[in-house]
Amino acid sequence: MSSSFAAIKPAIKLSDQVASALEAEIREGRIQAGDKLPTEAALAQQFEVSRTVVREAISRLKSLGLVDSRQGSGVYVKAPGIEPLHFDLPHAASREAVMQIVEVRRALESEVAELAAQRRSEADVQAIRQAMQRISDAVQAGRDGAEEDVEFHRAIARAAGNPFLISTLDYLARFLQGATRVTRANEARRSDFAQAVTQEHEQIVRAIESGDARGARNAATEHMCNALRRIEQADTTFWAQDGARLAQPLVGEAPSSSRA
Amino acid sequence: MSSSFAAIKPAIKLSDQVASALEAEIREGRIQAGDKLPTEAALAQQFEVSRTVVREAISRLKSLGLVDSRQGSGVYVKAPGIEPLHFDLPHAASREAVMQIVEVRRALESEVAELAAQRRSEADVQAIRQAMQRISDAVQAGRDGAEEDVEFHRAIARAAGNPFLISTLDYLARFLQGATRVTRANEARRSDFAQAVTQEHEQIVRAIESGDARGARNAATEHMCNALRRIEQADTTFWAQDGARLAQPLVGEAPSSSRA
DNA sequence: GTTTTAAATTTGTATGATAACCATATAAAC
DNA sequence: GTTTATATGGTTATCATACAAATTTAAAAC
Repeated sequence: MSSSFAAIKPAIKLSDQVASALEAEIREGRIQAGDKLPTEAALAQQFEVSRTVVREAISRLKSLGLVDSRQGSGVYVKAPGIEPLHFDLPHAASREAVMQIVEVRRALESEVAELAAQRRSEADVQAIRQAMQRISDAVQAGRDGAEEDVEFHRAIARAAGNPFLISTLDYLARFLQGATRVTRANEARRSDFAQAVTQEHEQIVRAIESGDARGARNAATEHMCNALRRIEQADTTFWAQDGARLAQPLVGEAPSSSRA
Repeated sequence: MSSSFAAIKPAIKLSDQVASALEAEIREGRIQAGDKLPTEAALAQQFEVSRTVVREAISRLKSLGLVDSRQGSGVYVKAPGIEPLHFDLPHAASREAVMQIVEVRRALESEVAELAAQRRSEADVQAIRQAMQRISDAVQAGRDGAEEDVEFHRAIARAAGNPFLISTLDYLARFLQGATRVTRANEARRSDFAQAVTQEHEQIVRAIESGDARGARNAATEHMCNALRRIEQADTTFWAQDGARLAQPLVGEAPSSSRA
């Protein structure tokens, strides 16, 4: 491993090139929604490739939801849907990014707590209490209770009665999975930390139970602010410098067997 | 269109079936990450289809990010990445759903305002002021200023210095595009409404300028609560009953030419 | 003008062949 | 013994052709 050469070109596949070209045509609006793009035969001739690669390219566009093919008729470009939200992993795994994502979560958890206090049913409260119990059960059993923690917050989110809050928080949780595991591991070694977390949870739940919307919001906000602080103070060996990756075993890419 | 028959079988294509089968194998964990799945020839024999459809199916899985093929070696399943967040349109366009999405937005805009007040630079403030000016310019010009309104809020989000807040809010904005257009159209007819909105904006900006984090949060929260109220009171003819679709021309699917 | 029928067009599937690439084993060179 | 060259079989990528199935278009029949 003397002078570390850059990996050689993966020899961009023809189907990818064709797919990219067509995708550009669509995204730049040169082929409008509803339009029929040229027949596979015509495309094959234009791009000077076989119909096979044209078909693979179109198959790609279909998966991307850009076009729709109808046998016997042609391939038509669909109206652009709303593209899903995704934080790109390379950036999302740095320490700074995790803190920023927690900021997003803080906003949502605060809202959730407030709404939960306003809308909770008896069953909701029961489920939240149960989830809290499961956390301490897990801790008693010697585990870190990370999954149970997630489930606890999810129970509160359900009580808020807003499915979009739930799914957005679920999405964020994926990125924070590694961080929560670290902080909870810390708490496992410091009983005073664990106790503080339990107390914060208790405060949130009590406010929700009593219908104290403002109190629930404040408790949740403080809980998340403390979480931010706990992440900051977490085992620094876990965090490398800025560009470091987090939770490799969880979100890493496939093992690139051969390529050095 | 007498008794509205159910649409006839779309004649599920073979490649789709094979793709679904393989996708299930992967998602259910029967083929683990890093494993190599059988060769195209073997799969073709197992499924009793041609290699063509197997290749199309695999092409699908590649687009979905589930597998990766290496020429000369085989097709390997990738470690599952974090699946992107997407609100499903059918539900997300009802009146109730829009209100719920505004709740999500309310939480984020409040956070954004608070952070912006803490972190804004001189350039940020200038950009926000400029965006605000553009709104009134648009109104003066007789337009509804919906795009400018979005840009205004985006300028504030930039000042908060959290890219994840920005992208999440951008995502939400797509779903609220229709609603904002309606409310702003209302404001165009009622100058007192428009004035109220302008005043709310002014209040947010002033708090951000003076670094009043709490004031900025409160102003933003109130702005969003008022927005909720304005949507509720918006032209009811625009909203049909629960399952009604919103903003059809903006997010509708492709014109399904033939199918009745 | 409307319906029926036929033909042409286009995507979906099948099949076989070739090229490019990979993994591994074996032999040769040093 | 280590490295390099070569051989071999397996796998994906691409090509070419053919046929089936669905749609569209046009002609024909009434």
